[in-house]
Amino acid sequence: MTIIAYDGFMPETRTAPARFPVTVDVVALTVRDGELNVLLITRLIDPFRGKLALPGGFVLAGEELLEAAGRELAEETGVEHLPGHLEQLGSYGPKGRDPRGDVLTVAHLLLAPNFPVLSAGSDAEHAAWYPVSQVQNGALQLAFDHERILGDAVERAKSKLEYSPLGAAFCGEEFTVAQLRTVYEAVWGTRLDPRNFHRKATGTPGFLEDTGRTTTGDAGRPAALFRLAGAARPAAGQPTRAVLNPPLMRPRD
Amino acid sequence: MTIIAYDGFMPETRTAPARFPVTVDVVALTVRDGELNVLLITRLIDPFRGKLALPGGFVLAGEELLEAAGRELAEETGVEHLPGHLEQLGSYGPKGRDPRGDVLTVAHLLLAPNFPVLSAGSDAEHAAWYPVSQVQNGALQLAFDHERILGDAVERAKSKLEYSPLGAAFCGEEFTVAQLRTVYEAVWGTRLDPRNFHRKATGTPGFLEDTGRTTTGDAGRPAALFRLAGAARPAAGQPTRAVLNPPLMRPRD
DNA sequence: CCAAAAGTGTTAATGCTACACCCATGG
DNA sequence: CCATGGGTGTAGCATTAACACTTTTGG
Repeated sequence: MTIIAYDGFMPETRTAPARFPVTVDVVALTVRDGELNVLLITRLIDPFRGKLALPGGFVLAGEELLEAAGRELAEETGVEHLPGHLEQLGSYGPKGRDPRGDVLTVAHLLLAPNFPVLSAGSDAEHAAWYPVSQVQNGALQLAFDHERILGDAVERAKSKLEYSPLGAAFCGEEFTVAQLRTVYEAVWGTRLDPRNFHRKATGTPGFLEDTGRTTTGDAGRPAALFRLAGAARPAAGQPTRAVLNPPLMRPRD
Repeated sequence: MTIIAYDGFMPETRTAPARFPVTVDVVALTVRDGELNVLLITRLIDPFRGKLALPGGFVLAGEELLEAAGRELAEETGVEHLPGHLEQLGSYGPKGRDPRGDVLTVAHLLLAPNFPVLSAGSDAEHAAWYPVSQVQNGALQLAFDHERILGDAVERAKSKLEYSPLGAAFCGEEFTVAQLRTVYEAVWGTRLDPRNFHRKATGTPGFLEDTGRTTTGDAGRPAALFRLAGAARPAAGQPTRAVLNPPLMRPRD
């Protein structure tokens, strides 16, 4: 592709600056039944028709990246207000990712509670949750370079839990310490001692806030319900405050 | 800007996918005289003519992001083989960053030893090291949104030192523990106990490798020279292995 | 009462901080 | 010999890991 018209950027470079199509992809992670899951769509068009892929699409003129990511996710899952914590993951490309040509993609990471995706028989691309382990062991294959992006996203999620309060982003508004612990266990793929985890989570200043209410109806003693403390709640899409110090250590591999 | 020609991407969206000029910017950090410095160029053209800015430029067709960042840095500093560790920082835009129109930039982070920049009176953009503190206290102002990018880069560098061996990227091939310590002190802006730092650095398995050689000519007892151990050395531009566990803790602010 | 899950107490091991102290060199 | 910085030893404190034990519910 050659650019002929003067576009205002020329004087800075000898060669004409290339323009690239830019997409945003979203790695939406959640925990279902104690396992880390990722939201995938089934592609209806080529390339990779019929394959699974991360939800995403082109950035429109006048949009910010995070906006575009939120819009695409909303369009493809049917939720209007998106739950959880959205942040930028990183950019990939532009070379050799898409058989149609160079495309730059900016991947994003959503850590969310287990929300239902609108998937009933519309002709839109079918979105659903899939266990991350199924991708990692090769049982599911993804389009484009999405397996690499998913890998990076999972790595990021793992380390985020250590020193940020974002584990709570996987839970709803109110949650028990045990629910929070299953999140850590699912993301890290380890078992944690419930007693020590409880002490660490409730003992970290500025992390959890007791609602005063408790669960009921489950087996065993009712659990206290907590919410994320105000200081730890991230502003929409904004830089996360690291409040866990010392970090919640994950057991060595 | 409107795209008229069919470009192969259309069927996926109702609206034509916008194409954006994409730049790469590089936040090159080093430690000089115990202080964190950043490499800045003086802009020779509008917009922001005469202002300081991060080195960077347009991604060319067929280039990868990291390649482009390396090329731009090499062009603007005159080094042919670039020292240190280069990684992607994050993407900014495309809206409202450049008065000429929407531009997406992918910022990169270079952690490097104090290398000399080619700055003698060419008509190219003048590149030089500046103390980061001068930008943070407002004495120096940067073009575009480069102050924000620099801020994010410094934040990233700070946390990288905690759990990765990348502090050594600021040193040359061989270095003493004291040199490494001044890096940590400069980046974190704190003082560290030399004795405890020595124990932690040399005691962390897979971090430092004794060369058997020592310094000479300085005041005091000669110091042992180390290099980064093989397992800790990052492959060019590739994911860094976190080997510091437990992390080198930085003192609480 | 029993099972199950929540939550607390206690102890030993580990790691960090602070600092006393010794080592090896240049002047 | 002294100043200077490199490097080791060690005691006290904080944090963690492991696990015994108590609490509170449902059946």
